[in-house]
Amino acid sequence: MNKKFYITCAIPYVNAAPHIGHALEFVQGDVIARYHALLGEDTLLLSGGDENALKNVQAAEKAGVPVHKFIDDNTKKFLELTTALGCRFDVWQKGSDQEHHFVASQKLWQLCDKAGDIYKKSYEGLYCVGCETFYTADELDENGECFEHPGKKLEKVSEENYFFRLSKYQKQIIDLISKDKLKIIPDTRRNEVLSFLKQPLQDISISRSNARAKNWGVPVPGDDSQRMYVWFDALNIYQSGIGFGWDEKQYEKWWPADVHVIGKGISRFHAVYWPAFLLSAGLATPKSIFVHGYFTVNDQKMSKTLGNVIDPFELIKKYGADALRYYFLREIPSSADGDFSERRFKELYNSDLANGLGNLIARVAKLAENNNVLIKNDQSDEINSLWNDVQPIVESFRFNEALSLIWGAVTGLDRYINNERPWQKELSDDSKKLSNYVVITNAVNQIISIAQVLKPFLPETAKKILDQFKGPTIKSQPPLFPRLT
RNA sequence: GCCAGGGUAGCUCAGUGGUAGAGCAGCAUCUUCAUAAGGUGACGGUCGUGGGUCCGACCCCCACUCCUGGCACCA
Repeated sequence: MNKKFYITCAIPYVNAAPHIGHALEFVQGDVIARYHALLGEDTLLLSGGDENALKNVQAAEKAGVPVHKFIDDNTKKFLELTTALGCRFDVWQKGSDQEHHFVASQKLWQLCDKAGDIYKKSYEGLYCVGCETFYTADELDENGECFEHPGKKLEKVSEENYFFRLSKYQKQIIDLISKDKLKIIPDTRRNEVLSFLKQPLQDISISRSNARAKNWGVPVPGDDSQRMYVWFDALNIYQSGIGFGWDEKQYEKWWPADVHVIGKGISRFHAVYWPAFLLSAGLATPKSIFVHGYFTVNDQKMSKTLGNVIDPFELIKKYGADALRYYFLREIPSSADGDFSERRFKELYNSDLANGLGNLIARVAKLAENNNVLIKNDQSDEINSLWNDVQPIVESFRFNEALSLIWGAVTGLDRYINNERPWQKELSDDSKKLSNYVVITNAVNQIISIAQVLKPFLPETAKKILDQFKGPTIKSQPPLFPRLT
């Protein structure tokens, strides 16, 4: 049986349309998945919708649309984005899916309950009626009022909720992370989590009253008056999507996750809460968590109020999916924050895609055509030396370095062609003709190697190149990446 | 406020106790197979500020300053 590799991307809120931050994460997950698939592993890439948050209900009410419809409409946009980006998700698990996700989450709850880790306690907090949300003191303005509803006093409300004994698992989690059994990448995030774990953990509330949850979300088993707190069920999408609670055989095959790909804002939920729930339930913990950064736009934070939220669909329409993928993977350090600017995007597009890769393909194709080069390469996914060099870099998620290495090969091939000058036309000289032929054949083979390695990063482009150089004859074709002006 | 990481050529970044590196942009030059593309070369930095250790620091220590992130029941 093949080795398996299970990757997840974080489950986004579906209370608004996706932005480029989502796109970045989808692409990173997709690269990892495609890479492992190329290694011949059984690969599964999953994401889904965090649909049980109260915010979704509120957003739907604001839009005047039934919650289910609201969520389904937004989900559609997320799915369209994955397709437009050329990302191959195997599963998109909806949080509102009762048949699978509710069943799975109730099972997780029951396992934690059986372990004695769930108990009832009354919770007291400041409740804003306008927002229908609890706030902590530091989330309020100087008058102790919420920013959305100034002038409105918050109510002290107390409510019985279920709590989870997070404190019980502190030592085990520290052990998992410090021994890299749960590997957190990069180190800065790992250190952050470990330093957070130096303080005593408090138990967390994992349910809400029906009234407060507006009867939305996963019902707590055995208590009709409560719904699960979103993070308890949301993280469990990683399990419910692969059969937990409804197809044990499938679940056995895929769990535990090999990598959770997430944004830096939610590392604690994944590195602390999630392993705690799993330990309590007696289930395996994920093997690693890869944490990426956030986007700034022209060096400013992305925000709706600034109006600088970038729509990934527009960029794809304008420049193509692979161009956007290239920007994400090459320009954004894979585990740190990155900036997006259209100026920089065009710069990179022209220098690397149009002048670099695209032009190289065009010149070699034309040389091969002019010299009637015949290719008898079978183009199997053979291992080449470039692939060997790229492999360890991809496995540590340093996509920008991997691409930089591949572009070194592009430049190297340009240099080789310049030095050998295989366009010289002294065709009367047979030995010259032969040497041209050899040089061009070498170049074609090198291009095929480059295209093979590009498969996980720029799948559409890799395919186009491999098709063009499939042989036996090679024809010149329109540019892969027309130069931008 | 506390903790962590960072401030190196116009831009994105790499770097080591011993006279500063790459890519991109700009400039010059060679070449024409190619998307006015490709090759080569030069130009370009008092390596955040001020001290200290050392024969010698961008790399070690101290102070300051600016940026980013984390500091839980917020998703």
